[in-house]
Amino acid sequence: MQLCTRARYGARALVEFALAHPDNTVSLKEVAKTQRISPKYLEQIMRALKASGLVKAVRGMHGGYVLGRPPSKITLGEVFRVLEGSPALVDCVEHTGVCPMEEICPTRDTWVEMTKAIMTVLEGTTLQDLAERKRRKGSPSTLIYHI
Amino acid sequence: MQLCTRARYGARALVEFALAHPDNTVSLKEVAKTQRISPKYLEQIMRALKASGLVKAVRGMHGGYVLGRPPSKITLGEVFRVLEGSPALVDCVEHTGVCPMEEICPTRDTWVEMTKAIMTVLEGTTLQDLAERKRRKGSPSTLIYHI
DNA sequence: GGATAATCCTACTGTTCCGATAGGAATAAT
DNA sequence: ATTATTCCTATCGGAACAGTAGGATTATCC
Repeated sequence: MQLCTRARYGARALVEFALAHPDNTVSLKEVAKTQRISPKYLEQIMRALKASGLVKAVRGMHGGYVLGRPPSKITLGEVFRVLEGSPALVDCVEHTGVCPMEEICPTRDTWVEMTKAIMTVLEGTTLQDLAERKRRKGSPSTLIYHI
Repeated sequence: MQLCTRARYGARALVEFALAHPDNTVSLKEVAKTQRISPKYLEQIMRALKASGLVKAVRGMHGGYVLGRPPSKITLGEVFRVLEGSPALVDCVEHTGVCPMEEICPTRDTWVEMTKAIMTVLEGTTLQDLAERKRRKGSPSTLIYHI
């Protein structure tokens, strides 16, 4: 049960755009380089993000991407829904009526619980939070030496 | 990000053994039938469970499986670890040193948080809990008509 | 207006993992 | 001896994952 790279890469990329928000566009190439992601693969991910409106694209030279909304208004939950589809850990969690044993299944309740636990974390984390984390961690010297 | 069938089937099967505990053995065939799982596939799952000691096998006619411990002492966390391996949602959560960007990665903290959220649910659920849930749900008539 | 640097788009591909199947060997009760 | 069970190794089809290929379009800069 691993998180697929699609959503993870997407999240990492979006942090870069959050850091540049609202003044600068960042090109796919730059993000691919700093985040060490295959540019062509990231391209697909960005396309999905653009289609959902989470980012806007600026074409042509000196183009790139910009967040479609302030980073404080974008949760990881939304990012995952765009890049991974349903966050349900088992089909029966979301689509009731699929499993004939649904009503009497004692394990389903636990799968629901787990899914909710994950979603709580994802919905509770915004790009703003991640960007701030990165600012703090990214340059530890400012924290360590300025005591 | 779906839960694989291996762990889910295993959990559902183990509930059957929990219900029979401690007096009766249950055969793989019976479980496969009542839980609608491919017998041959369930066989592999049971083998893994046996190797881990979670169940004991009784060979020969009228054989089957029995829980290796009281159901109250077996958590779903343990079941998942046996059947799915590491519960970490991303490799970097468990194996530190794999990712060169580990220290400054703002997303890793969230993957850790999500993994912990899942594990809390899994560790907090025992086979006893599931068995009781099933007893309650399995025969709703006893609850509905005895008001 | 041509070179350049970016996004856009469709398709393809190799690999791995998932879920399941096949066919029999060993064991024990009847 | 028969039967019902667990045990074991190997195999397989398909789907999903992660990434690649190659070019079309758009806008800036000189």
